[in-house]
Amino acid sequence: MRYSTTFIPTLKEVPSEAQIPSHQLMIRAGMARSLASGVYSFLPLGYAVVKKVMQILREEMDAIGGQEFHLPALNPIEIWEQTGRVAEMDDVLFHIKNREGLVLAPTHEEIIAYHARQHIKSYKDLPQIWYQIQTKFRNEPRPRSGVLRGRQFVMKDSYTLDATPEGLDAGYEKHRLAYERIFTRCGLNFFSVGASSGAMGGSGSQEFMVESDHGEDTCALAEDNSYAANIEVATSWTPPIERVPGDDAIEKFATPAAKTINDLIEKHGIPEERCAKSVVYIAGGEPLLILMCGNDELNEEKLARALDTTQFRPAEENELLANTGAHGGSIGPIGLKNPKMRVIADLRLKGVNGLVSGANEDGQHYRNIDLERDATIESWHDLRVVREGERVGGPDGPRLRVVRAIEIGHIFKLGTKYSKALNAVFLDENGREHPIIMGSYGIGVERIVACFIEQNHDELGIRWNAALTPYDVQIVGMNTKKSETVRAACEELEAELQAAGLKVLYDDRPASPGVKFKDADLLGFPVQLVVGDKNLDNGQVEVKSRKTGERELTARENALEAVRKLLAAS
RNA sequence: CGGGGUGUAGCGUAGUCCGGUUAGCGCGCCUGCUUUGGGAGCAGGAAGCCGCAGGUUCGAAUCCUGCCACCCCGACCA
Repeated sequence: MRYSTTFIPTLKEVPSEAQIPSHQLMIRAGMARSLASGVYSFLPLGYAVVKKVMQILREEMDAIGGQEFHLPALNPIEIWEQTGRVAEMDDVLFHIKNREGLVLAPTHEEIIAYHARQHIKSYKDLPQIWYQIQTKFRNEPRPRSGVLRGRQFVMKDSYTLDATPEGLDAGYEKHRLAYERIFTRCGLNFFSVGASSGAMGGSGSQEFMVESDHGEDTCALAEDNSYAANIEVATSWTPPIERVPGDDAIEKFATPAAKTINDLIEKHGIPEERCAKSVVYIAGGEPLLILMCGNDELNEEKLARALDTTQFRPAEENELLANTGAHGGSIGPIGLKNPKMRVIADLRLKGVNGLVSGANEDGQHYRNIDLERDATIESWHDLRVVREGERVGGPDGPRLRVVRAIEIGHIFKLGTKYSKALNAVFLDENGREHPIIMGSYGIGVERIVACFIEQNHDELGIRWNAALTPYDVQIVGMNTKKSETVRAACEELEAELQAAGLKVLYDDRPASPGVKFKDADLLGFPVQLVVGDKNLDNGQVEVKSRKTGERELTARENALEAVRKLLAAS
């Protein structure tokens, strides 16, 4: 391909709307343009990369027995109503306005279950692995970071249909391994974490993550990589809190200026682990007191699992006062104004005495609290958010790092939520009817592209690897306007490299060398082949690795070999 | 949805507080000449409903009202 005939609109300056490197570079390198908030047009160069990712996805999905579908984005709303997801997804689901009864599909569990119901009748029809690479629509409240969170995006989604839980486990494992191969082939530095299934439902799930300050998720990683989990489910080892000797009765004392745990520590000399922090929520319409140790932060995802509902929220100031008798800062488990108030506590506090907590009277706290003796704790749960530096497994375990991350893939053991709702059933060997057991697996295609750029760029531009690069090599012709020698050599090399199966972009523009070099570095194909009169006089051309920045002269007849070598090393 | 910010030529921006030339600059674009190993030089040129609508005023990019769009933080996120 000749550069002079392509549409690769590069930009020298950073567009003001782009804040993160991948977004800036996708715009600057002429890969994509924004059309509306969260909606991007992919230009030829960007789409070439997307197609390479899709090819890898297809190869690996086919390799585990996946069968490719192409399901519609326009869906009848009835099907979505049957699974309850019209209400569940609420505003995220796009509704068609001028044709009643249609929505834009944000994912395809429903449609898969619908077709399974039509034709999967027997255990003999199972298992199945169905997948597609297709555009999804989600009315995200806040699109951000370029293509990382869009309202329209391409997803590889696949679904396993099984007769038994063991079958689901096998299909899930196949996907887990396929995903590792996919991300490895793409050249991503990634890790996988145990995750919360969230509103998708189901029993098990894992996320594939790329560490990035621009990620929307937070993960806890052991320093030796022996443990990795989404912060929503992450646990850590904390030193046990010893019981203090004696059996002193609780005692009220004045704490006029203590509003926070830090106030108790600093103004009253109480050790952090002897403070029981009270957090009040309204769960299912009823007030709930949650006790946390010291400054531990309540993890709402863990709370949701403990309560088996997401229907809760922090109490407001007037609700605090009405139920406890005090304002925030003086609340505790003893002497609550509302005697029916439920109290749960974090596991760290189990069996601990000598605690200080609010007396439900402004400016007053109790000391010498023994939760087992003095309070009624309905249940104990792990409810805390783990912190950077805590250990995993025990006092000698590896320390945790807490990092931001971008989710590039997610695998779920769905179970029968959708098959039950849509009556997708099969008959077993004994003629008995069962709902099909489903798994659901997703990869964000544009996110792979953006994450790759996040991990592979420098101040000059992108640094593609051989797997994802839109072109293998860029021929940079020096003074192609005047020098017929250079032009002829470039054209010969272009033909030679193309004949060898390489994808070549020949920069034949009559521009100055600086412009061509800068564009070549910005586009970032793995190899640059620089052709100029000076070196041609010696029968030589220059090859440059975008990855290392190293250049070397090579005999013109060895150019193909030199390019291949650098490409392989990219 | 809450908070913050920004809308001026394809891109980046000055001017806006304090109303008053023909709305300025850099990049890019077009023409010509020169130049060609790291974003060249000279000369000439095209391109702006100053986000939209209304209002105030002799006069509005600038002041007022409403709306829209985009970005950031938060909420949300299969």
